[in-house]
Amino acid sequence: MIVAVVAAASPPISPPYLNSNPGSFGDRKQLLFKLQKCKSIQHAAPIHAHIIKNGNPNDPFILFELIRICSRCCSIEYASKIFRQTPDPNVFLYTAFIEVLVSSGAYFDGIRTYFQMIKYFILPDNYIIPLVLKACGSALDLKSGEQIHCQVMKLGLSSDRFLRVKLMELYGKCGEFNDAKKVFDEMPQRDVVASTVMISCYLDHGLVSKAMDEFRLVSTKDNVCWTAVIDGLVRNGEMNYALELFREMQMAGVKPNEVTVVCVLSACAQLGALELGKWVHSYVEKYNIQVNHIVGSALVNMYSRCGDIDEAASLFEDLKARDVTTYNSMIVGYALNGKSMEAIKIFQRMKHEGVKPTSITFSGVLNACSHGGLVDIGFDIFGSMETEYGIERRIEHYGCMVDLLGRVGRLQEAYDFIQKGNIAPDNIIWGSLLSACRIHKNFELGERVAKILLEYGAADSGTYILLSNVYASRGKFKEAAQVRAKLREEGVQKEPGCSSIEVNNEIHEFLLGDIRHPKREAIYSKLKELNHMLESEDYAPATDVISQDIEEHEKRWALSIHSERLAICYGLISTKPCTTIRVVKNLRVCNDCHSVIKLISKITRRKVVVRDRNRFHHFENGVCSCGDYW
DNA sequence: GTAGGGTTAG
Repeated sequence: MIVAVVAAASPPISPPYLNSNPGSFGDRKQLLFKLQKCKSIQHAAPIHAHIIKNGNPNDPFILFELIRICSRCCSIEYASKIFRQTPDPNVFLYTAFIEVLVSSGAYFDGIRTYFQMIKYFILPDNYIIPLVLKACGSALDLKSGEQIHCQVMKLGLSSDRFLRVKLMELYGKCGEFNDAKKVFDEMPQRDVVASTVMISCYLDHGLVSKAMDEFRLVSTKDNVCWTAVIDGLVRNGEMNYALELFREMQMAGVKPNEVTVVCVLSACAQLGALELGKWVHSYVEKYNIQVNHIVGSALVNMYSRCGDIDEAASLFEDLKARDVTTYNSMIVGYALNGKSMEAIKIFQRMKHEGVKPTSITFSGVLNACSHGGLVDIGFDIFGSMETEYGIERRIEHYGCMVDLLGRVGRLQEAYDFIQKGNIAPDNIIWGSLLSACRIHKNFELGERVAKILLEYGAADSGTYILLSNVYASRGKFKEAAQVRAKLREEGVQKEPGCSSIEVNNEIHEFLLGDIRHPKREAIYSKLKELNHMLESEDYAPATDVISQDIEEHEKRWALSIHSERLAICYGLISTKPCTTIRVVKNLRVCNDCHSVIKLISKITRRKVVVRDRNRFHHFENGVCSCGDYW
């Protein structure tokens, strides 16, 4: 299909050179030159036909150029055909052919082809070896890689810089840092490329401080080196550190490229740092950084994960380059922000425009159905996944369906859906049903589900808390206490709640009852003022979730110092009236905070946007976009 | 006469 489209779109080929005399040297040179310029095999086919008819079809130089064209347009088939028909391929042809295989991800075929060449006694050189080492690294084929390393020594090629970089990459990818470091240390002069590979090796395996030590030793850091470190820090969850380095990079006068921008946007998205994200966006425009589909997707993702879904949507519309990931970013963004119908519309548009959805598309769109309580649409889409799109339904998709049924209170159906046995349920699926049971106050089923979760032995801290809350809600305080005791006994760590807010391009983090902030006095006096105002509102604190044996007013206080409330108070005292307050929390918002934030939005006339572990809550004038189900 | 390095989004 694609081939046909490309062929149709290609300009008609009317090459005057085809009429020239193929016998003379000049014509052959001209043909080679033309082949070097070809971007696709469609352009080259008539030239190839001409050569077969009039010239020497086994000319190794011509064949070499033909296979290189296949590399440019990822045409394994055409390359294989040429390669198979070549009587005695030389090392150049092997290199070009393996390049086609490796660039298409056929690593093992590339490695096999290389060893076949060795079998035919063709001597490898310092071009083909790095290529095959790259394949070994990508395929995590350490054994073949080591074998090739031995050949490198025997052939006396180990001083080649390119080759060393690929050896390091191989060892790094396979987790053999010592070997990677050994190759690195044996280099007479360290250059920035080798250092970047070494740093990436460490970062790929979470060795942040080793990577940073190495990074600080690099004397001339270029933008790729900076970017590799920033990206690695983001992948290791060190967002603030990554942003700090991004600032440092600019101070050092190194200009970020589009890859840098994508990594920094990812950090902003994860932190919910909208102001900084906007600044990066303006930077992209100011310095003419190309907004390709990757940068476009990263921008859409950043805006939607920072809760500015309108900006994400308008940017999405303006993008010149869109691919499946861009669509996925938009769908997931809408789902996160509770805009279910919009997510479905994008999904339909995707279908209409012939963009093939992926597994992530369906996670997004089914999630949207779940947040919107759109049961019928959700089941239609779920049903179409395999039949219409040929995409395997995975556990996360089943999870969305359980969520969907649970949300609308069809708990027994959700239970039966799990029990049908189409997929082995995990603790996330049971946990979501348990949560639904709690919200719809179906304690009988809730207890049954909770017991399944405990039998599993895979219950995390959240499950224990949920189970304890189910018991507490049924008045079974003894059981609730037992579950909490078991939680402590088994040493299941409860991840501490942490909320952050961005003010003046800085991220401020708060833990439960945090008193570390320099403005703590003003924050707590705002908190007390709000608590006082809440008393005159119709608000009853959900103190029943507090399991400690303390006085009622102490329980109220324990609830009011939840991290998100501290972050909101800081937002209230440090931003202008009417500014939207945006908070990111690592856990789910508790019931009580949810009720309180609704009231805060009403009392203070501020929009409050909270991103919790699962989704966004847009609070405005006493109402939340989630419709009180999350 | 043929060729080559490190960093990108959900």
